[in-house]
Amino acid sequence: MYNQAMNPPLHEQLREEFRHRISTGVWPDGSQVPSEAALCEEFKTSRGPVRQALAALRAEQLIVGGRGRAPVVHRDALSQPVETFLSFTEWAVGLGKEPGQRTIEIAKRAAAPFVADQLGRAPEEPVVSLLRLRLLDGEPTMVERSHFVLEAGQPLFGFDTDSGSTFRFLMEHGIDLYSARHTIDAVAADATDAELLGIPEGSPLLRERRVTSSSKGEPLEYAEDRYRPELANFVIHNTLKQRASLARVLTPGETA
Amino acid sequence: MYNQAMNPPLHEQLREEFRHRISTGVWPDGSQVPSEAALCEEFKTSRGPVRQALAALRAEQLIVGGRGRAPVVHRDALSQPVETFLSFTEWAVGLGKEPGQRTIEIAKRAAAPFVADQLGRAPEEPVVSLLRLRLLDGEPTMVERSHFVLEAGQPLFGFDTDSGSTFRFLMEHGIDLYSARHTIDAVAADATDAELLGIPEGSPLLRERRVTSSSKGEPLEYAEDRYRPELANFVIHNTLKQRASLARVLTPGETA
DNA sequence: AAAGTGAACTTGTATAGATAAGTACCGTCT
DNA sequence: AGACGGTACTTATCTATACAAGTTCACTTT
Repeated sequence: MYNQAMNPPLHEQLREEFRHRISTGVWPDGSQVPSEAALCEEFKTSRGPVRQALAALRAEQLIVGGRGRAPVVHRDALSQPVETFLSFTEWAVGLGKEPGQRTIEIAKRAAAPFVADQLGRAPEEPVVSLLRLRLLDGEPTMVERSHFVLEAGQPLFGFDTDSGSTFRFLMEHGIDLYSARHTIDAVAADATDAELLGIPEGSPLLRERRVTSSSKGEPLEYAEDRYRPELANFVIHNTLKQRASLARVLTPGETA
Repeated sequence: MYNQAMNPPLHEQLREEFRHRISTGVWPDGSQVPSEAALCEEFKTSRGPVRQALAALRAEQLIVGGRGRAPVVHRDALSQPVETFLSFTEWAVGLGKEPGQRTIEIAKRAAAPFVADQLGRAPEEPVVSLLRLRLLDGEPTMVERSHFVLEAGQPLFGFDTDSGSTFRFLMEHGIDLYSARHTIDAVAADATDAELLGIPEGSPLLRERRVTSSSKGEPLEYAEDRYRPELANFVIHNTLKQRASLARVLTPGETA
């Protein structure tokens, strides 16, 4: 008796259901989550899927606690900062700067092998690629190379990519941009970077690569942003106690 | 018959073992991970712990792929989760790498104006300055320029700075290192960096500057670490709902 | 040779049951 | 009242088994 003609696996359904209950307040912030036994009873399932679903929420810090004590709903009301990380436009506005962008190219073509790999798709699958120069108060600041999975990037062809936030635009079109994994390092400016940013080739640039995923964990975008380090950088604050809330997706054995 | 007097749970032991095999090349980059059945056989365990360990590595993108096809090792660079920021040594150990350090210089002298400014002290005040080359498995990886206020740095003169974690050493001597503010950007290698790291001058390096403070908020250390970007980078994961501890900021006019 | 079939692998998902370990709480004893 | 101890409940971990679903590859068929 298992998965009779219901597409998403049980643990995904449970995860979405639990997430829904938290966001709608059926499970209020600060309250205790029902025990695993109770959830098994309610959904007529075994502990496996229930725990898998709870582990996913735990990885997102939507619930905290455990071992002996029932986990507690932990809803951090502030949803602001992610946008400022995902969206150049919002970030700029928040700083009182005038954001600008010049689209160099927008294209639909087969994914490069590396990009396909990051997106978890086949290399021949078409992606929507965007190459843009980003400006702050008219000053060239960052080169953005973005690659969207077709389903997510399709709406962009009906959008003036020089007009504003693609992130917001896609969100409003129902694209489920939910989480992102950022990798930060340094790289030498190539010929394109140098020309667009008006700097010598080989200059050090601050590179941020990210894979943006849906709430189900499916990769939707792979992007590589290269910043002039004199104009932008990244800041982190951490303490001994509050070991960064989100640095690691997965603390000891929590995911499934 | 389970876990009699062995502290870390099985799946954590497996996770570390697998991570170690990847970082040491026993499982080379791009190669296929042994099948779950083979791993169960090797470690005389059931699929549960094995899958849990693999899931952890998957969440860190150390392995990719699945369903039908054996997962593949995917290592582009060693990633440093922001939470391990405070100690290079612990980070290295966690990766299964052998940390090393070569102290180039330790000195007590008047603080340079910029350093004094960061520490909130007067420029003529003496500070303990440390210049070290950091290694991973013997490979030059990072150049660390650290400056402690006198009260915090004094114990270092009674410490073999080539022997291990200065962070841990200072903590054990009652120095109240509590929180840190990290700024990340890119910079070109200067002559010293180039010589120590064995790279051409002008190569892009990933720079992390930090001010470490006591629990009372008094700055105790200002440090500047420069990483070879092929060997180390920083990773952040965030979601819509979560508050990000990482922020992108505009570089103040201090640079050039 | 090219296409199709199917067996043998792989991982994904789910169930059921058992032990370990942490927590909460209640009653008892001092 | 406060300390102690035991019990019941909770989550964490592990085992064993089963079936579903994707991949690979050799073999057969065309």
